[in-house]
Amino acid sequence: MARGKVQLKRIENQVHRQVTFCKRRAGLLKKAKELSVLCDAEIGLVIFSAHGKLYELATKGTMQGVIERYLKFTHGTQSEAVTEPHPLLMDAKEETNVLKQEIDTLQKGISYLFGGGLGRLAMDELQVLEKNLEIWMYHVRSMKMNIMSQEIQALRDKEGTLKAANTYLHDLVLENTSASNFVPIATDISYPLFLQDGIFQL
Amino acid sequence: MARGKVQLKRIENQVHRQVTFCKRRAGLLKKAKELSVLCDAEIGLVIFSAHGKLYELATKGTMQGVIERYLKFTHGTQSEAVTEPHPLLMDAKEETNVLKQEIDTLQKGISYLFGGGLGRLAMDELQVLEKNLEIWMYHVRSMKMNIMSQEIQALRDKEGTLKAANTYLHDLVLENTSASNFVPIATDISYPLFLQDGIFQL
DNA sequence: AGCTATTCATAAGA
DNA sequence: TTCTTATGAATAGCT
Repeated sequence: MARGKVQLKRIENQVHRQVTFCKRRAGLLKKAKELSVLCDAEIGLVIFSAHGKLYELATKGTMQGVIERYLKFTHGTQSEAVTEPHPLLMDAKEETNVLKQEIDTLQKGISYLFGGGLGRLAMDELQVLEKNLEIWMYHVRSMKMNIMSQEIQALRDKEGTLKAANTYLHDLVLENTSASNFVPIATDISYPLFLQDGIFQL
Repeated sequence: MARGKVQLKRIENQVHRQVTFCKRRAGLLKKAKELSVLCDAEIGLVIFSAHGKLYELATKGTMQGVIERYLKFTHGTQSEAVTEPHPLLMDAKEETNVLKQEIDTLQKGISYLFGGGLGRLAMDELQVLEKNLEIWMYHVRSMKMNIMSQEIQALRDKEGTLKAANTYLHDLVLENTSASNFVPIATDISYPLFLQDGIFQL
């Protein structure tokens, strides 16, 4: 620009680079302001120096405003795009939704437990809750267990009855075929009459 | 800047303004790029024209990245300031933090409940308990159900096998006793061979 | 869109 | 950092 054309690459000289950064940064901010004023534009400019220092400019409002407008703008126009929703806004929003739903469920459960009770619970009430939960679980579990136990017992009874009948018949067959044409039971059913006891104990 | 100094105020002539906007916008973007390259800076530039059209530039990454960095940066340095947290990030982030803590508390409650807990639970911690109980119950119930279902199925299989064997033996008896001293099966066991199907459906 | 006269921005040096 | 100054860039007003 002056006294020698500048190469469009990173200035290696540390001091030189720092000076140029100061000057050009000022110039850029000035130009941005001018453009905003002259042409009635809203501009947001963020500059992070190589060392991480922040310089910013927002015309017509705050940087927050510019960012929000930008996100809204790009978000609205990307509806047809394949890109995922804005990681900044969406991730957090979605997360809160999930968490809220989670807590909502909990609160419904609590209300249910205490008969539609609302409001806060005292320390002592916590003990009650614990007991109630245990009792509730116990009842549900007991009911299921009872039904299934009955079914299992019924089946075991059947098994016993069948075993007895089978033994009786088996003996009868042996007795009556000692002199006739008796044929052993199919071998694929290896002694179905004397199966081992159940593997599961209630 | 050329052929007459420009006034630092909005250009009233519509066409004139539009032209200037195009030219200066291009210049500003170019300058921004140059600054970024020459001085190794990360720059985000957002321009909304008076009519709402968006022009943007992000060096060293995406605009998303610049925005996130900006928000993080300003957020970190405002800890001592009076200003409210960043409406964009903070509202959501803070919310998730609160919700997460809430759920965390609930899990402490579970530990208390099932681990011979120590210490008392705060009022808010009560909320978490019910959900975890439901989950716990669900798992226990599922495991129980699976085991019992297997047991019931095993018993039913046994029943089928016994029935088949019994029928076979029964026929055999009838066949072999047509001319001998056959005695019917004990009547107290009324046809144990043809019991009705299970009353309980899994 | 191009052109060109001017003004501006700024690299190098102090 | 800041100032100075010689120059390269940007661009206002026209076409």
